[in-house]
Amino acid sequence: MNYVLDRIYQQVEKLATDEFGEPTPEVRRPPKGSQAIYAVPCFQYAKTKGVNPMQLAERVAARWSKGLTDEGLIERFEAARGYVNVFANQQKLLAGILQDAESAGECYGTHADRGQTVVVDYCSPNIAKPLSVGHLRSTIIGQALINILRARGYKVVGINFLSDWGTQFGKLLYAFEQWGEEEKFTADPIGHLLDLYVHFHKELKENPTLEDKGRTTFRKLEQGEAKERVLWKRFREESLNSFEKTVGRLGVHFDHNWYESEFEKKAHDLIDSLLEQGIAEHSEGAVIIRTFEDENKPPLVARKSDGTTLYASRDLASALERIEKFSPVSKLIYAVATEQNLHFANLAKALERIGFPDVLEHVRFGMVSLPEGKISTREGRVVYLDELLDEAERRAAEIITEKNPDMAADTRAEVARRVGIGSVIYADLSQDRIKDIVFDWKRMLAFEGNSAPYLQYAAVRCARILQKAGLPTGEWVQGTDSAKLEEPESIELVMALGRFPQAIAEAAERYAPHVLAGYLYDVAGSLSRFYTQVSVLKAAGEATRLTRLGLVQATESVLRRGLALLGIQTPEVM
RNA sequence: GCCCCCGUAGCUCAGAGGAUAGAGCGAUGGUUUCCUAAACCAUAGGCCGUGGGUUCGAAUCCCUCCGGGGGUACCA
Repeated sequence: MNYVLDRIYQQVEKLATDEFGEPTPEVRRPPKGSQAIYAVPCFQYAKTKGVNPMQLAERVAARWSKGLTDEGLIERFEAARGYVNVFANQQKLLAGILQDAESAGECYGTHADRGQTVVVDYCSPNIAKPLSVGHLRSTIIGQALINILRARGYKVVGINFLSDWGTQFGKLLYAFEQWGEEEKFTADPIGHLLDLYVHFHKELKENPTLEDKGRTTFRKLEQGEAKERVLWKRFREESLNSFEKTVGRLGVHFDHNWYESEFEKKAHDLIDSLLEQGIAEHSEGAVIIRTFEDENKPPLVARKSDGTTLYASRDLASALERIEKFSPVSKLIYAVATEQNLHFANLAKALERIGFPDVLEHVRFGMVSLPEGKISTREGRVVYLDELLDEAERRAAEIITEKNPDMAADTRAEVARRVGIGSVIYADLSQDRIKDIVFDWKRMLAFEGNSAPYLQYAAVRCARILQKAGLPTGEWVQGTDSAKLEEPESIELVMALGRFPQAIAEAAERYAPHVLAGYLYDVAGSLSRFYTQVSVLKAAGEATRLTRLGLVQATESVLRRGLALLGIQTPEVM
C-alpha cells in the first residue's frame, strides 16, 4: 500500500533530490502549529553555494510551485526562514486519508508481504521458577515487535527459548530428591520447585558441599540416567504449562517453544566443525571463538575445559538452526535485557565469522529493579508476574465499580481484565525500551492521563457513537464527504489518522513499540478534543453526520488495531 | 582498570542534526440539562548533569569530568 502521506513524501523527496543532489536534505515534518505538511531545509546547500538560505528557499519554492498541476495533492510551496514548506491541498489530503482508511478497512496502515522472515526470541525464561516482573519486558516487547513486523509485511516466527540445562538443574533435582514432597508438587508444581530452589540456596550457605551434589546430579542428567531424566522432564512440562498460562493473560502465545537442552549435541557437533574450519580454537583448556580484536574483551567460550558446552554455544547452535529452518531469514531478533550485551555482541561476531553478518539484532532493554534493589528470587526480592496482573485486574475492577456501578459482573470482569492488563503493558511499551525501570505499582497501574485506559476509552467512545448511530457492525460508512470537515478538531483528527502507516513503519524500523504508543496517544488526544467540541449524532445535515461518522469509525479502527499491535485489547464498553 | 547504557519541569517520561524543547502525574483555577468527566480547557513550573569541540544550525554527533545502572572467557 502506498498511502497518501507516503505519496506526498515521495514526491517532495524527488523534488529535493533533483534540486539539491547529494547530500539531499532530509524531508521533515514542520514544527507543531504549522499548516505545512512537510518541510525541506535549504541551509546546507545554501552554505556550500555561499548563498543566503532565505533567498534560496524563496527561489526554490517559486520554481517548484511552477511545476504544480491542479490535480496534484500538493497545493503550494512557501519559503519560511530557510525552509521550503510544502502545503497540501487540504480537501484532497483529507479525502485521501479517509479514502485510504475506508478502502483498506481493517488493513489500513499495514504493508503487503515482503517475502522475508524474521525470527523473534522473547520471554525465554529459566524453567522451574515462576515468571517475575523481570520477564515482563522481554515478553511484551517481543510480542509487540512480532505484531508490528507482521503488520509491516514480514513473516515472523516467535520463539520462546527455555533455559532448561545447566548445573542449576542438577541442584534442583538434588533438592527435590532431598526435600521434595510429591503431594506439594502435584498441588502447585512451580510453587514447590521455587521453595526447593530457595531452600537449597539457604542450605548451601551452611553447607558448601551441596555445590558438588548439584554438579554430580547434573552429570547424571547429562548421562541420561532414567530417574533424573524423568523428574527433569516433569519440571520442564509443568514449567511450560505455568508459563503459557501466565503469558496467556498478556495475550501472548508462542509459535514455538524451544529447549536449550536440545542444543547440547548440536553445539558439540558445531564446535567440532568450527575447530576443523579454524573458526574455533583451543585456549587455556577451553574451546573459544575469537570475536573482538580488543584484548580486554573476552572471546566467546564455546566449550569449557571440562568438555561441556555452555549457554553461549547452545545459543549459537540454536541461532544457526533458526537460520536454516526458517530460511530465508533476514533477521534474528532477540528481545533480551541489556545486561546480555556482551553475550549478543559475541554471538553476532561468531555468526559473522561463520558467514552470517548483520543477521543478529539484539533488541535490548533496560533492567527492571525493585525499590529495594535488584530482583533476586533467591533473596525473596521479587514481584511475580501473576501477582502484578492480579493486582492490575483487581484495581481496574475497583475503578469500574466506582465509575460504572451498573455494569454486569461478568462484563466487569472482562473489562477489568483488558483495562488492568492493558495498563501494565502500556506502562512499559510507552517508554523507550533502553531505559531502566524501577518497579512502581502506581506507575504500572496508572489509569489516567497517558495510559492504556485513556486510549481504550477513546476507542470505546467511538464504538459507542457508531453503535448509537445504528451502524451495522462490520460495515463501513458510505457517503463521506471531506468538504464537510471544517472544524480544526476534525481536521486535526483526520491528519492524525493519516500518520498511522508511518507510525507503524517507524516503530518497525527502530524496533521501538514506544513510537507506536506515542502516536496512538496523539490520536486519542485528537479524538478527545474532537469529541468534546464536535457532535456526531446531532450533526446538522446528513452529509456532515455521515462524514463525522466515517471519521469516528476510522479512528476506532486505528486505535483498536494500534493497541492490538502493542498487545493491548480494547474493551467493548468502559 | 576496561567496555556498554542512562542523565530533559517537583516526579515519570517524549523529543534519533533543524523553526518558539513537549506530554502525563502532582499543584492552582475552570468545564457536566448536550454522542460516557477513565474526559476537556487554562495557569504555574526548564543554565536539556558539567565543561569543551564539530556544524550554517546541537537536548540530539565527538571528547572531558560528575552522578546512576549494567557487563567484564569456561553462569544462564
